[in-house]
Amino acid sequence: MMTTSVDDRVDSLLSKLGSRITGPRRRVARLLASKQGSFSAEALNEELPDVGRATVYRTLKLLSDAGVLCKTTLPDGSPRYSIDHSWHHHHLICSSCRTVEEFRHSALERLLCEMSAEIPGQVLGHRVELYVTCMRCL
Amino acid sequence: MMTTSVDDRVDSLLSKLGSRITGPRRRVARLLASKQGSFSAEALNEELPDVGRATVYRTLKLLSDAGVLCKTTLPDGSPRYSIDHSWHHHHLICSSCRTVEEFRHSALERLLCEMSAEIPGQVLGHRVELYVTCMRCL
DNA sequence: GAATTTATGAGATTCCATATCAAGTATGCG
DNA sequence: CGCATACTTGATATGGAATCTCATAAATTC
Repeated sequence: MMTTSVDDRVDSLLSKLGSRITGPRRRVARLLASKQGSFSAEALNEELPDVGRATVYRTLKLLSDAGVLCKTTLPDGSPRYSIDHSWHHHHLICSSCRTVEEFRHSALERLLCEMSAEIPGQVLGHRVELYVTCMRCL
Repeated sequence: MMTTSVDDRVDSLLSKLGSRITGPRRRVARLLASKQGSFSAEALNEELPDVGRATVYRTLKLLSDAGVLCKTTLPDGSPRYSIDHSWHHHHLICSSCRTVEEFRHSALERLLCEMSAEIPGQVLGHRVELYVTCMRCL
């Protein structure tokens, strides 16, 4: 079967998390694995009519907490998920189609790190978003 | 009366916007004028029991659109408002008490501006958030 | 394979925000 | 001023997203 390797990875991940390996979770994970960009929880839910909404949301949270997914919030507050590529990154958000893409920029990181010293209080992390009109929308 | 100057400013602002000067709007604006940091719409609504929820939200939107208020979204998606000081700024968000404060950093702006050239698509704007534990929470 | 623990999902519920619409009121004009 | 008109208000209904409930189902353990 073509999805064996995905299932295997999901299984070992779930085991590591101390969570049970279940059909619904596999179905969610399989769909996630096929995703390229960002997506909303509700969109995912609609693509999985045979999995309950609660389970979809629970699995999303499970995987976000596990660091497999990256949860972002659009300027209007609506959440988006994407596969977390684990290296630190920021987001390009298209104001037109609301697609989220990643970017990295070492000079930016360096500066933000330097800035931490000047900020009152203890800096825990940061987030940078660039609002763009993406190539496709142009 | 002590609030006369605030009322005057509110009146001229509303006139400029082509909106009517009404009691409820003044009450919202007066409360806003007394605010220091950031606040949620619902908190504001609770502080104004004699103004309808709809009106509070409508006025908040009116003033945000007018640029008097600045609407931000916390990482978890909940919206916060604060007086817009009109110069470009970013936010320090305390992960503990969820208070939002402003900061400015010219070197950061310069770098972000330079970065725009390297980004695919057309850059419209940006947002930077630093997550901190604020002095008060430390 | 029986016991135990965890997961599921339909439906109810919560929360925040907006829409509805009749009643109220600011503003313009005569 | 006082009326007509258009805008505003707010109690309530509605909307949409996400979570909670809890009886049932499934996965692990032994």
